[in-house]
Amino acid sequence: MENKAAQALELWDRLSRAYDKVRKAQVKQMSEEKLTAPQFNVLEVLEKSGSMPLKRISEELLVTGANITCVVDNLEKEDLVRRVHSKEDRRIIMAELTDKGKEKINSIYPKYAENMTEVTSVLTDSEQQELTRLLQKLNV
Amino acid sequence: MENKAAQALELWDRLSRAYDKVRKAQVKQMSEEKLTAPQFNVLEVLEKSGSMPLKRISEELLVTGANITCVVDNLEKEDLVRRVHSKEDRRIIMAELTDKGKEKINSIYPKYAENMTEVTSVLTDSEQQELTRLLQKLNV
DNA sequence: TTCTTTTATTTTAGACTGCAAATTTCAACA
DNA sequence: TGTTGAAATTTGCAGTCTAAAATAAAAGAA
Repeated sequence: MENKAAQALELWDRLSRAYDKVRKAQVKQMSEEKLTAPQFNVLEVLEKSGSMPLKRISEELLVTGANITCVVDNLEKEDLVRRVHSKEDRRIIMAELTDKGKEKINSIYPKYAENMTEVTSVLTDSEQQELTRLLQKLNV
Repeated sequence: MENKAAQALELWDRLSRAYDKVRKAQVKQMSEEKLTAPQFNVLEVLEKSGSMPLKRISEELLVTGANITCVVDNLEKEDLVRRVHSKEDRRIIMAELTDKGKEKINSIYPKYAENMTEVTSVLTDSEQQELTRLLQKLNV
């Protein structure tokens, strides 16, 4: 028991620190682009999957709807995203990228992918695959 | 290139989601105890390593000093932690657990360890070891 | 000693986060 | 039809987080 718990806590500590390291690499690049990480995440998901209801964004990003309201407010101030009322269901508000928003995410993305690739490059290909597999299993 | 980047982004996505899952398990327990996760983290490090300067807490937890000022403020309001000026260097402020703080962290910890053990129990022992190793390598 | 630089902490402003309550709209049903 | 209940969003509040500026003390140099 003692042993299992110690191992679990050790794992959680490593997981936190690894997450923190990658997160900070992301935050660093984004701050150079005058974006926050959550703002980037919203732009990313809109670019990848197209316009979608705020509700669905919050589900994709595992945060609350209230949170997305706030992040989209700030993206709207910067004219990177637009709110559009759904015509089928007037309760639903869609977020869609503006032209400026599309330009922004597309100009940032290559370097972002490069940065992430660099961070993970301390692991071999097969180690990355194994790590991905284990993290996925942990998440089920 | 394309391939490596896709793998890195996949890894980052899995890492985020796994981190999020464990984090939420932690937050859930702590909210039942009327604590936030950062508050618990401060109590934990003080219990494990004894009284220490705010500066060192911020280093252990990988956050800024300003942040620790705020979290310790809230812990002090709850009488779980006390600020004590260092006599050698008057710039330094030590945080130490109050009796109430010691009692709190010690009463919470067993169940916390149990929860973390349960979360990681979807992985076998050797998988946990391998995952810990890979995360540590990623963090170097 | 006196001046400068460094270090520890605090303060402030702004963004993110969750929760709970309020609002608006839709859907179902008597 | 009218009511009731559910869903999507917003609002308000508290806590967290950072960066930058301010304060205070220590350390080192002239």
